[in-house]
Amino acid sequence: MSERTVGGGFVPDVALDRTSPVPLYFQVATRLQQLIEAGELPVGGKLENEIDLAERLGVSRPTMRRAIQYLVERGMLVRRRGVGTEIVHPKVRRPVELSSLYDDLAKTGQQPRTEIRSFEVGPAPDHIAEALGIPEGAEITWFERLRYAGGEPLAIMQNAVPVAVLAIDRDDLVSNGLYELLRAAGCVPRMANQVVGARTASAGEARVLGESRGAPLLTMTRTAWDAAGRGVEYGSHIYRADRYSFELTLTI
Amino acid sequence: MSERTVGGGFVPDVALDRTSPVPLYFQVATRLQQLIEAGELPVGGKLENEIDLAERLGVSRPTMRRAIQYLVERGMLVRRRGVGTEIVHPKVRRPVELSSLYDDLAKTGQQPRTEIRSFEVGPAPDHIAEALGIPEGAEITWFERLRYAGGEPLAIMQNAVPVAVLAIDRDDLVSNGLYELLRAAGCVPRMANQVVGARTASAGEARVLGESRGAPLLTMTRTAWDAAGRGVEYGSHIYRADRYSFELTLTI
DNA sequence: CAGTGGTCTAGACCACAGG
DNA sequence: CTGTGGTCTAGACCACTGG
Repeated sequence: MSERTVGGGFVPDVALDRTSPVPLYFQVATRLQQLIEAGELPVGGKLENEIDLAERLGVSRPTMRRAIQYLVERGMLVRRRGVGTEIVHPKVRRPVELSSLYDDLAKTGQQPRTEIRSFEVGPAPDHIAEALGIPEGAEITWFERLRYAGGEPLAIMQNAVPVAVLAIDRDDLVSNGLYELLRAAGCVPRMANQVVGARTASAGEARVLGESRGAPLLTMTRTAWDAAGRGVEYGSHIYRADRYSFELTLTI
Repeated sequence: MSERTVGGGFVPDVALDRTSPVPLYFQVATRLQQLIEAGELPVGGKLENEIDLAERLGVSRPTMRRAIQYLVERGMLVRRRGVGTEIVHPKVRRPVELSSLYDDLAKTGQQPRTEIRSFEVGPAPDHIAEALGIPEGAEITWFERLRYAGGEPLAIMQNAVPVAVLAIDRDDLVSNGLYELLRAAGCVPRMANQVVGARTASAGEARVLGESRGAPLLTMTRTAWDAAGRGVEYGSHIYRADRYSFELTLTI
């Protein structure tokens, strides 16, 4: 039944570079993804079976399977035993990522500006030490920032970072997001627990944020760990609800 | 260097059942997970290298790798090339899941109660059809529910479910969560996009929720798709912020 | 340098769906 | 029954880390 390659998704020959440091399975997956996004592989159609595909692309079946599996995990393909591999609507494919407000704003073209309202190094309060899983009284850097976007105040952000993880420089915080600093120090957050809630602004908060008392605020408390399970950041943030919301895409 | 099995994590012999329909890699992964959670494999210690482990457990290296990889994805192991496999603090291991308010409440022992405030079947409004990726005017079931917990109103929930996905029975909604109904119909949400924000209650909302006007509300808009990329649910919810917050654990 | 994980191959058998 | 994806094996070579 070779006519399945006519009606279904026919994968054109893919140029693979075996001298490249990029793994073969990833080259294949990337190419398939491009073909799907470009519409050359019809959404709703079926992919060729993995055996034929592997042979035609000149890779082994396990390598082909790995490439396909990669796209399954990203929600672009659905596999059913005995049936085949279906190409699925590439809806929202943005992976779940830890939101960095600074990065988000920079990406959308809004000029972020940061004002440091306090900055100190000292022993961690109990609830923060517990959240981060560090000894009570371990040294942390604690700071409060006011974040502007488009000239308007947007958020008040309080954060703690263990000194053992990264000794933060106050000036760096002005021109960089916290996550950017962590990444630059080779410390990549890999897991996080976030609690998102809402409340109304106190008089003091309202004044700082340029709102009126009783204005709605989004609150977010987050603890983040790196790949080794080390607590790297604790944050307690409040956002003007009229100017900010959290968007997240979940894949189960 | 066989003393590494002494100081590090020594994996005792694992009984594998090759006649079981449960895949070998999964049997191995499950056993390793039990050993870590029971403390028999020391957190912070290193696992044996995968070659020795595979040999001693009597499985091939690819199978052993797959078992290890499974636990890496769950955040229990960390691998570094040239270094080894580290056993990591099993912090929060709850996978990211779509929050079902009904399930959440039932789990925490708060008695959920549901009041249907409206229920109708008709053509989908444009913005909902677009969100779900269904044709404009396709039939949906649209309903608004008031959710109580502990006798107090907690949330107003508006939802839409395409009739093509599931013909919802009004009475079922009273005693079951929406996600429970979807699951029971063999329609499992696999991906979702959520936007979480905040605002203050209008007079009407406040009255329904037993709050005063201007009280802070958490808002959540969600679109969910099943494994095949079919839009299965659209929801627009508001929660009393003094009684509810979203908690989520992210793994990158 | 030796030891580790990362990738890749070429086969094999099985479980399941559908005609 | 045929075709599909799911699992498993036994090897090979490479890239990286650390002493």
